[in-house]
Amino acid sequence: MTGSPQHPQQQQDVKGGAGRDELHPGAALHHRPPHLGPHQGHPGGWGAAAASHIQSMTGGAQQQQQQQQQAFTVNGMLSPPPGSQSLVHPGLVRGDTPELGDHPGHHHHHHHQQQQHQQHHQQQQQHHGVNSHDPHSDEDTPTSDDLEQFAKQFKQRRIKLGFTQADVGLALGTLYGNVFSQTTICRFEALQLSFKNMCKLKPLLNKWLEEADSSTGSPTSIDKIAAQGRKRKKRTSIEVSVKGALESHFLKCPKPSAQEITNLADSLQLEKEVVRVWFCNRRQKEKRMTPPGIQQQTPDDVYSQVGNVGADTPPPHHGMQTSVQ
DNA sequence: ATGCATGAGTC
DNA sequence: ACTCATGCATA
Repeated sequence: MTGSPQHPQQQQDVKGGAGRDELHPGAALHHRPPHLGPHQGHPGGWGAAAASHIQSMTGGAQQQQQQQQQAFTVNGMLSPPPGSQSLVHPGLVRGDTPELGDHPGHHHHHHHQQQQHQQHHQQQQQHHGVNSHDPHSDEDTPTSDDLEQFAKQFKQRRIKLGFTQADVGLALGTLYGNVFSQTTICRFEALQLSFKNMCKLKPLLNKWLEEADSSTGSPTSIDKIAAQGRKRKKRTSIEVSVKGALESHFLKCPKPSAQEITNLADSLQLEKEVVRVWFCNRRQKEKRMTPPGIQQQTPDDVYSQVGNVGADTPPPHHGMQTSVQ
C-alpha cells in the first residue's frame, strides 16, 4: 500500500475553468498593521437585521446560494438569567438583494434597520462629520446590510474569477501578511462571523477583490505557510441524541456554572471540557449574523403563509425541525 | 460547510 | 472562566 492520503477536498468552487494560474500580487506587500477598530466595545448581540425577503430571480445571473439553515426555533420566551444580559434574538431574515455589483445602474433601497433592544449601543458610531452614508465607502463602519451585500458580491466575483475560498485565504496572506483559512472565508461569505469580525475582514477582502480584478490572469506567488506542529485534540463526535440534550439545557441556561457543567458532563458521559467548549461554541453561534433558528424564506413559503397576514404574526412556535443540508 | 478545539485578551 | 477570532478535521 502506497498509502496515498488523497483527500478530495472538493469545494463548491470551480477552479481551473477560468484558466487561473498563480495570481501575482504586483502591488507587493503593504505592511498593514492589523489593528482593530477602537469602537464597538462588545457586540454581544448586535441585533442588526436586514429585513428583506423578497427574493426574485431576475435574470439568470443568480449564483448558487445554499447556506446553512439550522432549524431550531430557539428562545421563544425563555427566562433571562439574572445578572446576565438577556439574549436578544434578532429575527434576522436574510434577504437576497438582486442588485449586485454586476448590475450597475439601478440601486434603490437602503432600509437598514438596527433593531437595538435594551442593550447598549455598540455599533454605528459615526460622528466627527467626516463620513457620509455611502455604502461603497470602506472608511466608515459598514452596516449589517452593507456587509450582506458585500459578502454576496464577494462570493460571486470570487467564483467568477475561479478562486477557491482557500485561495483567497492564502492570497490575503501574501497581500497583508495575514493568512486565513478556508473556514474563515467561508464564514465570511455566509455571514457567520460576528459583526465586528466581519468589519475587520471586509477591507482585506475588498482589497483582494480589487487586486484579483486588476490582475486578471496574472500569476501570483502562493505562499505556503506551514506552521503545523501542534497536538490538537481529536475532534470529539457528539451523538445527535446527546446534542439534543445539550441544546435543551442551553435553552434553559445558556451559561451553566462549573458545577452544572460537571453534572451535565457526568450525565451525558462526556468530558467536562467537551461540555464546556460546547456551550462556548453554542453561545458564539447565537452571536453570529445568521443566528440558528432563522429560516430562509423561499419564494414558495411566502405563499404558504399568506393566510396569516393581517395580524402581528406572533412567533410562539417552538418546534424542532431537524433539517440540515 | 460546519463541528469541535485552541489561544489571546478580559473580567 | 468567559468571550472572541480563527482553524483543523470532518461530514
